[in-house]
Amino acid sequence: MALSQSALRAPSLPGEAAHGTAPELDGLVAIGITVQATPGQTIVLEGDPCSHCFRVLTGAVRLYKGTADGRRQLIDFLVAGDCFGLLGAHYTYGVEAITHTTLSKTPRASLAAAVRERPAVADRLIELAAAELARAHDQMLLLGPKNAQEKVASLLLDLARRSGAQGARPAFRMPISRQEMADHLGLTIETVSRTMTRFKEDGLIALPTPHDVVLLNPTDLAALAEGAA
Amino acid sequence: MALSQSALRAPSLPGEAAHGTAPELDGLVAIGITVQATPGQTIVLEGDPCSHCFRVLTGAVRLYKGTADGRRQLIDFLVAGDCFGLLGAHYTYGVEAITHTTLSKTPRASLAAAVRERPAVADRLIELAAAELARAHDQMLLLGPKNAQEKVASLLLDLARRSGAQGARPAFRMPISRQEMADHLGLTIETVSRTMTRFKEDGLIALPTPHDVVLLNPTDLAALAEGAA
DNA sequence: CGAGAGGTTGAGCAATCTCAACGGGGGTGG
DNA sequence: CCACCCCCGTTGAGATTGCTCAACCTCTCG
Repeated sequence: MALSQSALRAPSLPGEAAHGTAPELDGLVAIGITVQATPGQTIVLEGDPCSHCFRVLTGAVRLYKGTADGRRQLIDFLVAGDCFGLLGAHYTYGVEAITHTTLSKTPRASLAAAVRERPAVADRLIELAAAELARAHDQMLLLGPKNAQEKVASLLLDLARRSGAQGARPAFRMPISRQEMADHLGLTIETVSRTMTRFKEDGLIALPTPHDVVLLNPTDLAALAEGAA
Repeated sequence: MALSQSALRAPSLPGEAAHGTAPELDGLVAIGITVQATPGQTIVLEGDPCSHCFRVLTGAVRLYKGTADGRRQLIDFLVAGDCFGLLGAHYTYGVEAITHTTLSKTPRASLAAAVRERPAVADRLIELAAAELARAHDQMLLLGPKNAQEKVASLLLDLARRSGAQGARPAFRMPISRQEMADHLGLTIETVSRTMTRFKEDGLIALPTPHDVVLLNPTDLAALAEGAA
């Protein structure tokens, strides 16, 4: 079957739409080999033939696409349990490790065999691809009509949610650099930094260190993310 | 199976990645009823329960998501042969007719039955969902790091390609208004208009009427779309 | 012929980017 | 152990892009 590339988010992330578990995909990890990647290391290049599919076991990776003049757009972040390279003849985006990362690497031929033998695997692929698509559409809504404050507020709330932080003042460790935030939001690093400072001055967040964030007022931040002046 | 919503592009569009034909989905048209929509008419609302899937038979529709403050982002345009509402418990975006449109409307239960009975249908769904995902990622690249000229140039080239216009100076009829161009690109209508005028002055395009476009220099336009100064 | 919608153009302004300098923390080498 | 260096983040000033508000034009439709 002619699958196109797709990176699939694991069902276990807090705050994501309920997916159920994915036992159908777990077997693939056993088939594959385990590989390591150091921070910043390229795992696959945009446009390379898609010979293997991957599942993130520990750590985090980023998906990105580049423009001709060197700028780039981060498509998504994947954490433990997420997959990429499941579909498509070529990788439609590059993948780099953010932290030290372990991945399971499985030949695409093995995945294709699993799809043929077990219809439940195909069901999971459709389901996860659709969830990925919904994420992509949300990201478009973020990139298109939103201004810098709305973008940064949205990202902080998303990261807090995905980190599992709870309570009236959720605190979490920022997994990505300012540069990565900027690439993800379609902004420059300076604008991200200024916006973070502004939020701090306005009492919306606290920054014990540049990578430790506390949402002091998630309600107002959410209103800001939605475009409330 | 718990499918998520997805709008699927038809395989017959010129310039798209080769998909092969989709006989597996054709049967669904026979099952469903044919409905009409007038320009501007809402076909489904964002968030409504996804009770039916649709296939565009003639005309064109737009997919959009709205923000809390009334702005909106156009996700995609669908033309004859494209499907939406195939996946998901709810529509994750609204759909409106652009032109007078004919659609085939099929209960989701019928689609689910077809998936169970014919694995080839599931293959098609995965394949088309993945193609849709690739389009979404391209759109992110368009919205994030690109400036107004790059955005408009990219859109003109995409529309020309999808309209099937050929030759050294492809000509086509713009299927959407300036407002829709703006919503799609994350710009204002004035900026779109000015950029079109600038392209005309620079000899890159001709505009016999505001809705008839001739690409006088597709090569330079493509270079502009990719970020060449 | 009048009205309205869609498109174009202009002027001023605000947001963001660019270019540049500065500061702090962590790692390395003396 | 300490000094140095480098990377990352922050801050500042000025340039630029795209937005806002407003007027005008053109085509279509009644």
